[in-house]
Parts: sequence; structure tokens; C-alpha cells
Amino acid sequence: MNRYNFKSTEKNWQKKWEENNSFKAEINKNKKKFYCLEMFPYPSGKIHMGHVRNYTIGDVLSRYKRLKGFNVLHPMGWDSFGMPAENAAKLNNLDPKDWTEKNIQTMKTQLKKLGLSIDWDREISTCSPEYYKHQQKFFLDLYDKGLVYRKDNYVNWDPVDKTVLANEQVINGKGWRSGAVVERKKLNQWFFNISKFSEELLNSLDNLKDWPSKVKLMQKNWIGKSFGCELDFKILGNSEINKIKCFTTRPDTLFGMSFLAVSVDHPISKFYEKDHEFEKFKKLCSKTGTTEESISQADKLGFKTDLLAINPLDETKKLPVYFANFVLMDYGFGAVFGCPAHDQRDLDFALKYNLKVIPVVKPNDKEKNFEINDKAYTEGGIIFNSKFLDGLKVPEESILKTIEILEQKKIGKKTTNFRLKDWGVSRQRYWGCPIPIAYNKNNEIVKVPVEKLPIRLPENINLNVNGNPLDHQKQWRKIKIDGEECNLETDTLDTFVDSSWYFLRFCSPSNTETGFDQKDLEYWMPVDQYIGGVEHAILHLLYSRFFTKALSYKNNSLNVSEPFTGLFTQGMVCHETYKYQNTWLSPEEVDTKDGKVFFLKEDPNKKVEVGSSESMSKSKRNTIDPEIMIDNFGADSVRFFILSDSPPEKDVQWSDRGMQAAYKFIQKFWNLHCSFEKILKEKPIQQSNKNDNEINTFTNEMIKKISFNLENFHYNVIIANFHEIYNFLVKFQSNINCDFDTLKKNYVKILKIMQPVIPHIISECLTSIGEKTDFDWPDFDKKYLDKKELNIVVQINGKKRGLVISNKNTDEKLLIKKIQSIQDFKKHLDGKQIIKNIYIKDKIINLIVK
RNA sequence: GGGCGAAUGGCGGAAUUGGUAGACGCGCACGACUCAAAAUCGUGUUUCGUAAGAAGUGAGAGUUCGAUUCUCUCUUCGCCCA
Repeated sequence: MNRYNFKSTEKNWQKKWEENNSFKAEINKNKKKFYCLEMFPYPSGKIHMGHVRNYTIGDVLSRYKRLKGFNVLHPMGWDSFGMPAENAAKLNNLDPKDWTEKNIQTMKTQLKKLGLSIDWDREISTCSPEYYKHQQKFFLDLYDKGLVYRKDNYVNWDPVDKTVLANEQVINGKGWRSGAVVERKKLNQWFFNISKFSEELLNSLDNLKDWPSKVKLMQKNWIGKSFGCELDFKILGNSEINKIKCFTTRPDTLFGMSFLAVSVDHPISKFYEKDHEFEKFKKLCSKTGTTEESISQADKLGFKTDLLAINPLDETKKLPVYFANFVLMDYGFGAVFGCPAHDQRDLDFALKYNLKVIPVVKPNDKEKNFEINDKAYTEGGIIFNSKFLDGLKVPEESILKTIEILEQKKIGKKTTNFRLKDWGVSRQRYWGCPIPIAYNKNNEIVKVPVEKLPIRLPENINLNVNGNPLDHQKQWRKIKIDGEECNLETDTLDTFVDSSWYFLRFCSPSNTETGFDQKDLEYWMPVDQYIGGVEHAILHLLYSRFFTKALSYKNNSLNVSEPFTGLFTQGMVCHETYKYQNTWLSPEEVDTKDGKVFFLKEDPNKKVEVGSSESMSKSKRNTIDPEIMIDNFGADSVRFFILSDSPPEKDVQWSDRGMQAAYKFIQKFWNLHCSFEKILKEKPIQQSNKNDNEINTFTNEMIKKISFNLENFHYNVIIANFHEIYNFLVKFQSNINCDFDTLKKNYVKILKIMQPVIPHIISECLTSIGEKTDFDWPDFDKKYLDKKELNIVVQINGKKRGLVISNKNTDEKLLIKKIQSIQDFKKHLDGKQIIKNIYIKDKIINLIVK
């Protein structure tokens, strides 16, 4: 018997699939489509285990759906713009394009070695002009619809990388890459008006039935809809300022107000521009980032103005107005009233500046001496100290009632506010999609005409310059529009824009005229199953939802409202971390004999410190190279292992032993198959039908189980099912008493249901016994699942006492009689009376005795 | 600080609607083959107990004939937001 040669077998099948265009997707209106998409990779150099897990999950599903008769679209592409290319190119004096394309070639080869059922004809790359040309058109389309605008905005500025950082790139007030303290800087930037869709993005979450509720909740919180009211405060002290508008979610605490705080960027700041102290204060504020987190952690700082604000519910109260660092201009109206008793930030501020703390909500009526010390009271209760609001229940009555009163008095208005802010898409970087906008002599915005698109990135330019390299491309920037000399915009688009419509492009990847074809979208969209990491739960998924809606907006011919019907978020691949003398070691440098004590491979006397298992990362050096694993164990083994140890939605531990066990399974299975092949070829004379029933039942049960587990992403259980199959077949084969046709029919079915997970070896097995490798997914036959004899659980007083074999649909009285006659149960029943019994037919009987 | 989720043998984990807890794998033990080892195969493996039996799904309560599954309180951990 030969060892299974996975190398040549896998190579052969991959070649066959490629030559036969096995996974080519074409519109076929007679077939139901299934669009399966995994988040496309950033071409960073090599694939990592996270990719292996992600794409294996998607591949198993795609292959299964294809066998189930769906017309499957399973494409792959590259999210190929972004900073790593620019940084790598700078470092090595390369062109980012060359670096990226080389990586794509490497990773494509690696992915192919995994045996993925991908339609490579649809491959796209976001950095190619053929792709971003359409993106530039969309930009102009959105501009025409009023969904793109330019404004001055405060950004997180990394003074070392000289670039704008997104909020999530600011960690503890420092740039994620450079580690430099992030500053606030005002920049003129391009924005997508995502907030226009806040309500819709929120509401349509309810329609996404096949999304994890966790992700929906995260998006809901991110959009952050809150009810409240806007109200005007009359201002004394400056004849040019009549009033300041505030937004609040707690108008019911208005009687507890002790100050008014405005953002340093509030329009009234113009009256303080010449004030040296104010400028100093403003500068101080700019040292805090713009994230909510950094603001809440920062010290509360205020700058007192000479203005007074009048409490609209009690005009005798005139309260100081401060500029404060914890008020943001882009939330509400850049002004809040401070009620220290019931808001921690306000309380911190009040204690610092010796402002009054007036409690207006107490936990209950009985509370007589309710006081606030250094902790604000933010829970519900009863309003007091508030004249005509006294006695209202907080929050169920108080907020709405107060708003009603404010509306009657024409001081305020009920409003909703969203936390979601517009999406800043400008990046001061080279390696991104150029924005198709130019500026004329008067610095007015001029759209680049569509026929001049794409605006291509200049190639082979000097990247080692200060700031955005495109700013230095004077020649490139020149463009003549309608006879007028203009200069191109040098900001490029956030790479999240690239990934906000790639799933549409996959439907019409080679259309040169438009980004996508309506006919193609009608057939393929939406994506039926989207699979990727939970780290994209908010931004990428929200942006994609927005972009799809924005493209459909004012466009009757485009009719996709949600891009992803189903979403699955897979867990990370983890590995133990190793350290020797405070340096991280890679698993290859470490060895062990017993799995407990680890030491350096090069010197077994040097013991290695074993750290916690963490998500594989280059920085901790706890990565395993998928390509080495595929070369050593084969793609089927790697696929098998990566699915085996944990449910796909949870983190999985990489384990060498697990990998080896997977490899052994493939080898064992091949040996088993060889003996079945022999039996099936020799066509032995039928011995008896004794075991027909056994194999029929097993096969049909397995088809049922594996189909169910495939539909529900219980892929780790499928691996367990495979072991059960192996164990069953080994036993069965040692003593075959079975009709030849029955044996063959069942064995083939069993092979078929294993194909999506380990396609190479199973295809080889099927062909070796003369079967086709493209087939219809076997259905299970109910008649084999109906057992005539059943094991019924016998409980006495709720405690399991054993099993009783019985026919289907046995009568209750007969069953009890039978139980009473069995020795094992007698001792629990003798001398006692059955006072009650619960009988769940064919399952369990519980006798209550006394 | 708020929200969400999780907790099952030595380990990873299984258990469609409440109905045989621990499937399957890893590890471990013993055995076979071997001069020996590796590999392979076989048997066993929740805990306590020689056994009969008892206990047992983070802790405590509750609902129920019956709870890993439902409800409440608590503990620990993870994630998201702050």
C-alpha cells in the first residue's frame, strides 16, 4: 500500500480545476445564485493563518452550496492601496506598485495552494486604474448628489508620520504607528455625508436577520441615536451674542444647571481671538486628541468668559459661561449646560472651578438629605428642587415632560441627535485613490470631467519627502479643464472607500465603462454570505452599507439597499508566545519534549519562558507560516485542522499536535479508501444482507448531521463527524455482510459529503472508483432514520436508572410493565407505588414513586 | 463606569425545541508488533469508591416530573463603548 502523496494529488486537482474553469461563475437565470464572499486581503507579503481560516470557511461553504445546486459566485481580490506599501517602498527605495504587485503574485500562489474554489477570472485589485477609475466616477456622482463636501475639520494629527489618523488609530493619545503624541489640527478635508443616512443605517439593521446580533448592536451604539432637546440660552455680557444653542439629552436636570460650557471652536470664540490667555488655553486643548476616550480621560479644563447665561426655566439664575476642553464642536451644537450633580464630567469640572452642585434627582421620595460628594448621581429616581417639575419619575416621565414644557414656552425643541459623524475621506498620502477634483486660480473646486478619468497616480516618484508626496508633484498636478489651468487635489481617498464597493465590482469585474452593470447586480447582489474578522464589525461594514445606499440614492436604476444579507465573523488564530531573556521567539526557534518544558532548539539547556496564547502577530513572533504547513502536510490537512479545534466564530489555538492529527487522518483515510477500492473492484459475491440496515442508517444519519452542520457553521463538529465516519468504516470493513450495491451506494455518498472540506483527497477517492467529482449533494432518506427498536431512558424519581429497549410507539402501560419486570429497575420500584409518570414517546419515561 | 457575551474532564470542545452530560479529537495509561525506539494497531480514560453506589456542566437560589439549556443574585474572564 502506498502512502498518500498529497503533493502530486493536490497539484493535479488544482490544475484540473483551473483547466476546466471549474469555479467560473456565469449568470444563469435558471439557477438560484449564491454569492459567497470573504473579506479580501491586504497584500502585505504572505498569507497568514487568519487568511487560511477565513478562506477555508468560505470555501467549504461555497463548495457545499455549489453541490447543493446553487450557481455560486466566489471571487477574490486585493485591497491593495494603503500605508504599508508606502512605508515599505520608502524604506527600500521601491515603487509601492512594484512592492504590491509582487506581494499579490506571492499570495495568489499561496491561496491557490489551499485549493480554494475561486473564480480567478474575476480577480480585482483596488490599486489598479481599471478599478479606481470607477471609484473616481462614484466620487463625482456622490459630489453631484450633495453627499460629498469639503470643510475645515479638526483631526488627529500625527506629527511624526505627518498624517491624519482615524480615531481608532489613536491609542492612549498616541499614534498607533509612530507612537508620537497626537495633536489636534485643523485641516480642510473631504467628507462623505454618512450622517445623512444615520436613521436609515440604524433602522435597516433590523432587516439583517442573518447578522450576528453582537455586530448589529455595535453598529447601533456607534450610530448612537439619542433623544433630547435643543434649547436656547439667553446671554448677557456681549451685545453681539444674543443666545447660545445647546443640545441635551437631560433637559429634566435644567434646574441643577450651574454653568454653560462651549467648545473652543464655537463661533463665539472669535470674540476672544485677541485674548492671549484664551489662545494659550486653546493651544492647551489642542494637545488632547479628538476621541471621546481621550477627552474623557483628560483633565477637565475651563476658561471663564465674562458672559452669563440665563437659565430659561428660572430667569433669576445667571450662570457663568466657560470654554471647556470636553465639549466637542461636532457633537450637538458645540455647547452644553453643566449639571454637576448628575453628570460626572460636569461634576469634575464644577469641583475644580468651585461651582455650585445642585441635586435635582434623588433615588426615591423617602430620601430626605440627598447629597452629592464626588460622584455624580446618574440613575433614575424622582425630580426635586425643580419647582413645577418636582415629583416626575426619572427617566420615564421627566425627559419628555420637560421637553413638552420647554416647547410650550418656545425655549426648546425636541430633537434627535446621532453620535455618527460624517466620514472624513482625505488622506495626505501617496498610495491611495486620487480624488478627481482640481482647483482653479481662485482656488475654487472644479470637477475633473469624466472623460479625463482615471486620474492616475504618478509612478516612480520620490517618497522620501516631508508630508504628502503628491504635494511635490507640481507637473502631475497641472490639468486643463475647460481651457482653464487647474491644480489637482493631492489628498487621496481613505482605503475604506476602496473596500466599500468591491463586492459590487466582483459582479462586473471587467466592465470598462461602468463600475458595475445593473444586470449583473440584479442577478448576483446582495452577497448571501459575507465572512470576515469581527474587527471590521463597525467601520468597514458600516461604510459599505453607507456606500451602497449612497450609490442607490437618487438613482432609480440601482436597487440594492443592503450589500450583505448574511454575515459571519470568525475568530482569530492564536498561538503561545515564547520569550528568552526578554526577546520574543518564534515557534521555530523553540522545542519541547513533553509539551510542558520548552527550551531553545539550538541549546536545550536554555529554558524558554512560555507566555499566554495570543492572536498571531509579527510583533510577538508567534506566527506559523501557512505555506510551510501546506508544503509539509498538504492543503487538505491544513484545511481539516484549521476547522477542527474550535467553532469558527471563536478563537482557535494553533497546535502542532492538532496539525499532525489532521495529517494522520488524511493518511489513515487514504489507506482505508484503498481497501474499500479493492473490495469494490473485486466485487465479492454477496454474502448476506445482514448489515445493510446498519450502513444505510449510518450514512443517512451522517448526511443529515453534516448537512445541518454545514448550514449552521458548526464546522468543528463536521470534523468530529469525519472521525466518526472513519471509525465506522474501519469497523464495518473488517466484517462486511452487506449487499454489494448497498455498500457502494453508501460509500460513495459518504465520500461525497466529505468533499467540501477536503476536496483534493476526496476527488481522488471518487475518481479511483469511477465516480464523478461534480455531483448533486446527497439527500438523506427518512426511511433509514426511523428505527424500529429504540432505547428509552428510564428515570425513577427524575434519576436515570437505565435504558429499556422497546418498539416504536410503545404503549405507556406496556412499557411500565416491561420496566417492572426488569431486575435492574425492580430494586428501585419494589415496595413502592407509582404515583405519577411522565412519558415522552420514544424518548424517556420518568416514574415517580413513593 | 455602561453594554454584550462566555464559564462543561488534564486540554480543545460536543449536546437543534428543557429529556441518556462529556460526542469527536488531543493528552495520558496499559497491551500488541519490535532486539529497542519511532510509526501503527487494540483497550481504557469526569471525580470519589474494591464494589454496589454517590456526586457532577463557575457559585448560590428558583421554576419543573426532569435544567449545561429557562429566571434571579453573585464571581471570574473576554469583547465593544467610554
